[in-house]
Amino acid sequence: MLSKKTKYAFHALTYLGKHRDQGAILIQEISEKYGISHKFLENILLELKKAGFLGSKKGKGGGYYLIKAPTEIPLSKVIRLLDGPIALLPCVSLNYYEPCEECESQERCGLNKVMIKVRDETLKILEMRTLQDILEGE
Amino acid sequence: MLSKKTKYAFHALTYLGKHRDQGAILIQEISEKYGISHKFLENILLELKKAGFLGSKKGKGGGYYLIKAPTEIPLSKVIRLLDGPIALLPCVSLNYYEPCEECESQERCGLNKVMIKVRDETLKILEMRTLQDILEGE
DNA sequence: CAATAAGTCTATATATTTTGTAGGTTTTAT
DNA sequence: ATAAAACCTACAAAATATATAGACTTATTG
Repeated sequence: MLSKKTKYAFHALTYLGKHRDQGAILIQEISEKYGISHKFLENILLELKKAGFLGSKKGKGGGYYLIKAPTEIPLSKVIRLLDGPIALLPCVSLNYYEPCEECESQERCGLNKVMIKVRDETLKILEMRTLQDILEGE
Repeated sequence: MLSKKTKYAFHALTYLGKHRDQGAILIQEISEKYGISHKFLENILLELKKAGFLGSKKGKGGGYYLIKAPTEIPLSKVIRLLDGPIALLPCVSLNYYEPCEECESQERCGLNKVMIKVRDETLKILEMRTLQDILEGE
């Protein structure tokens, strides 16, 4: 399951995507719309900004806005940013790899092999779908 | 990511699958092999038994053994048993459904629609692969 | 039939992660 | 100058995952 953080990130991105023509959007506007704590959402938006999805403007009249096209924001990137690995085991993670302590040999581990396949097929799905797909469903 | 519980469950199932012809296997044998706490593994094996994957025998000479063919144990069932939902959001879970509090209408939620598609494609993968696939990779 | 070996069960303790909060700092428009 | 808004760091609370304890039941064997 996705964490709330990631779910909220998707909500925020969706909202900003829908209102791309309206300039900077207040954190508060989004937090009220979805009933998310202002402060919690603040952290999330900041992460999305640092990752290059959002821009922001400080001071009066400030707020956040999308700086990437919705087609350029795959679900996989958002999930990895806020939740971490997509793979089901650390030993098959591309971005957060860690060997299993209990494993003598990764090469001779059937679980490892299956999970690599699961990872590859899952990634295909999550890399192919983007914020654009979410927006089209609203 | 899978919990350790689920990973350990896969290890145990794999071990029992490899030693199907050797009758009942001790918890201790498996826990030593993979460096899993005896008591922790105990709980896991009990759950697998209650779910109908394993049988057991008490007393001296007792232990656990597979009572299903490895082809009849899809990864999806093991994951659901020990980790819960496979879906990325509660509002698209088939087995653990819960509506989102922040959502006015699930029908008009783009996130919901995308996640249903992701769920369906993920499930295809996890339902199709079984313990047999793990065993073949060892 | 006593001793021992093993699984069963329920409850609790510990560790880790997730979720949420506090409060000050910086920037910008008016 | 003031107020509005994002930025930043640290911490607190809650939830979940991991691990442990100890008594109970069942089966084997000498």
